[in-house]
Amino acid sequence: MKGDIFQAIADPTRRAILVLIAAQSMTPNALAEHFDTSRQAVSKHIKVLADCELLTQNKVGREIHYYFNPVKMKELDHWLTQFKKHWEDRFNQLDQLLINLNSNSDEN
Amino acid sequence: MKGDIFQAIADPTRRAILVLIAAQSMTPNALAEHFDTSRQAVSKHIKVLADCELLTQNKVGREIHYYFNPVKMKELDHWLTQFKKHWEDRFNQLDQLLINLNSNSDEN
DNA sequence: GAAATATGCAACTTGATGGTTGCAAATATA
DNA sequence: TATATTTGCAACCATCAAGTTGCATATTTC
Repeated sequence: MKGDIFQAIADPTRRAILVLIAAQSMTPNALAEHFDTSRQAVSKHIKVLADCELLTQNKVGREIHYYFNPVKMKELDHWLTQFKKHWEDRFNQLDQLLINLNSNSDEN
Repeated sequence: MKGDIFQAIADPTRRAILVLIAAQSMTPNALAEHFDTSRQAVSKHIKVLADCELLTQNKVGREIHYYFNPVKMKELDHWLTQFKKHWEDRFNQLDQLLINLNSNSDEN
């Protein structure tokens, strides 16, 4: 499961990190100041995000700037498309119709 | 974290369940036949998905038909929108420009 | 009514995960 | 060169999650 984006975004702290870094690239230290946990804990979250390429790093001197990499997030969006038809209104109504038909036939 | 959709879709088996049920509503037994694990394991996955309302149930006699509920998945899509500008080409190029500017200023 | 079927719940085990602490490596600064 | 800063890695611990097994409940069928 290592490098799995679904696993990566399952943690609320990691989602917060993504939101922060998507707004502006940051170093681990700067990032850790936004959270109650230790720097190392944040660092481990960064590692998970970097492992699945949601973050990319750019070393500048002794600092490492992490920035958001949209490619993998786009993959998640692509995964979602298979469900999109279910929440577009016209298809949603068709679904409901089919569910009702199923329920009725089950009762026979 | 109970009832969290990000947690729910983190598991690959649960994602497979969602795909199957989005295509056609099913009972737990029918669903379990698609997997190597036990019926109870699948049942627990169903419970997780139902707890966060990704699945809705419809009891028919002694069977329970689970069907896909798009509302929560739509919420996930909504969460994704905050990142979408990053992978639309024009904004992506702007991001790259800003990243480069940052790198240059860091070197001073 | 007894047996079979469909399902959920509880207990237990094992492995993964998130957190902490300590330390080492690389770079900047005095 | 000695010291401070930034960061990553490894070890350890506590909790959570996924799986199995066993059992109870509700419904259908014989």
